[in-house]
Amino acid sequence: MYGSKPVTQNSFTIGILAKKAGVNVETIRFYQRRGLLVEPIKPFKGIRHYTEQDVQRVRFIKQGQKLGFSLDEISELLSLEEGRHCREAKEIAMRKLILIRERIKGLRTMETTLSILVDSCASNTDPVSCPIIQTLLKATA
Amino acid sequence: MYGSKPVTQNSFTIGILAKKAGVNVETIRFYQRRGLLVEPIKPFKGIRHYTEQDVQRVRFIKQGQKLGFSLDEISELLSLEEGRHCREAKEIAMRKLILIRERIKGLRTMETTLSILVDSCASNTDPVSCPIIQTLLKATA
DNA sequence: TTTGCTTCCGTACATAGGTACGGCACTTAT
DNA sequence: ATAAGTGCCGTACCTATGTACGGAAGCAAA
Repeated sequence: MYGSKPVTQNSFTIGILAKKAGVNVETIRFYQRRGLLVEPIKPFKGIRHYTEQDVQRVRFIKQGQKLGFSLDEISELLSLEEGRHCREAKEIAMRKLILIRERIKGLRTMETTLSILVDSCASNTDPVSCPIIQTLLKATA
Repeated sequence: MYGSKPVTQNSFTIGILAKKAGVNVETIRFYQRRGLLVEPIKPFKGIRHYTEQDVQRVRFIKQGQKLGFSLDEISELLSLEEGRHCREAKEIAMRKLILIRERIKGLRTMETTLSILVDSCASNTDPVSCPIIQTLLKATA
């Protein structure tokens, strides 16, 4: 092991942190630059120590991304962690929810259109004139 | 007006095209560079003429983006217009359909999770802990 | 002590999707 | 005929989200 103090189960290096959290070391460093993670104080001529809390924090970020939050939004959410700001967190989540619902609606329209096209194509006998092409030529606006 | 031939209702400049399609002129030019739009032949020492077809094409691109398609994917969809055989067109459409369905599924998962979180937040009486924050902190991998 | 892995740090590059800038050409209105 | 307003063209720049690189330096084992 490595560092001016022993690195134990409760305290590990950036490489271990990255592995535990399932991200690249460079990503950790990127998050530090972005202020999403705090750089632990560096022991004199040594190596920074990270803890399970850091692992959790990185997972928080990744989980947030999976739910469609941007890093800025996750930053916002993380800043709420310190106090009891349930209302603010809820507002951020609701904004995201509305966006997601709009997206689903749009996709469902597209799904319907495309599946109708595929069906009409399947029953088409002319190998050159395709219903999909014909439709796209007109109905794109 | 402008150009070697009169610019009419059926034929207009890039600026008008941009306005009609609701995008920036630079965006049109960017799409041309990306091959999403074809640059009309430039009349000798004149300016290019665009038509309603171009407007529709730009709108198609924008619509596709709203539905979460990348420009590359939109490129493929647009290629259906370019005289391909029915079988090929159908295959592209079917791939997109599968993609759309996967996307809807992912978004629905997000929607469910988020709406549960928002609800639990609404009925939260604990002034200290916020369910949203708690959930994100507990997220596993 | 040498080998070899890792950390640290700064900087550059990657990709998607644009936006802005500067200079020149060309038309139209005054 | 001159200034305003576009178009045309190339190039640079921007945000978001990372990834990669290069060199110095720490550390641990053979």
